[in-house]
Amino acid sequence: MDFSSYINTSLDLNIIPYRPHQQIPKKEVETNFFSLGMANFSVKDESVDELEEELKRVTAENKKLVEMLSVVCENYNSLRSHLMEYMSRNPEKELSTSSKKRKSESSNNNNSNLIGVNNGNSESSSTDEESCKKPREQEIVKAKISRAYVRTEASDTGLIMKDGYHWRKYGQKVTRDNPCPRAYFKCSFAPSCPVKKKVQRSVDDQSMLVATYEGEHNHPQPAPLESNSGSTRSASLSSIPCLASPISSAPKVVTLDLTNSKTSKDSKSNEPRKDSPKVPKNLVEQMATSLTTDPNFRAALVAAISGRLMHNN
DNA sequence: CGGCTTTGACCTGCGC
DNA sequence: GCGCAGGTCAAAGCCG
Repeated sequence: MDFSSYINTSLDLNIIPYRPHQQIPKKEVETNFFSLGMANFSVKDESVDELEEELKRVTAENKKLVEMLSVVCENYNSLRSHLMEYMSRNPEKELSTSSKKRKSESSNNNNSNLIGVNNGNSESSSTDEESCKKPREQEIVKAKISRAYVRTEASDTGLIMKDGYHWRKYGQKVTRDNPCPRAYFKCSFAPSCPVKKKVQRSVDDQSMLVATYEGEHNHPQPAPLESNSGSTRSASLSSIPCLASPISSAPKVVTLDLTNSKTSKDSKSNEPRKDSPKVPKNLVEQMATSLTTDPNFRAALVAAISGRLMHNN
């Protein structure tokens, strides 16, 4: 709906603890600087002044960005409250619009950016999509559909995303509402496994892969190492989804961004994130609680970290 | 050679 | 009933 309200919950699995540069004592910076084998290098006062000026400029810029972010968050909250109010007043309209399968699907794509982490149960993709089907079937499938979002590198044009299972691609189609083709996968780990997966790039963010899972796996998840071979052989380790497991009866969707792992080692690359925590505190706490209490998230996090370690070795 | 991907054809459901 | 769009099938080609 409104993409400005999309909150990126991408995680940077940086081992180095985060520390805002504003809080770093100048002495410590200098100490670290000279400890890098540059003790014999005399820094001119001019360069120090330049650096201080640059620091001030960046700090001011960060301050502006933080203010903008807070404004965006306020707008998001007000829009959301308006939407809730509207939906509570006009429940009939909501039902009538979602009764059409194709329309609801396209609206799902648009709404997909909003899911966030705060409340997985509010994710309405499954309810909208299934509302056109028979009631009995609807109840069954409701709990079986979930979505996962994976940010990939811009250069990565493939539609393969790893989630620990083996998938066999059986079709690809260009849909009307999205110029990017949609790929259809079946779980190939077990012949009798009925799970299907649709993967398509987001209309708004081409680097974002949207996977829709249908059904439940009737077999345990293969070991992470196994998933590197077989049908996912062309997949890169840069795209490891943190998904709402299809097994989960209450779909929760989380985006885990591991694409910038190369730069995450570089402390400079982390600087832009330092000002992000201006998001309302309760929202942050809500996100953190939701993430830490979600077993699917923890499992995916473990898989992602182990996969990263394997990749580095 | 087996398994996977690709891709055009076909099937199915929905709206008009 | 017809047209459109999404979903699936299956033959051909590719790759390890």
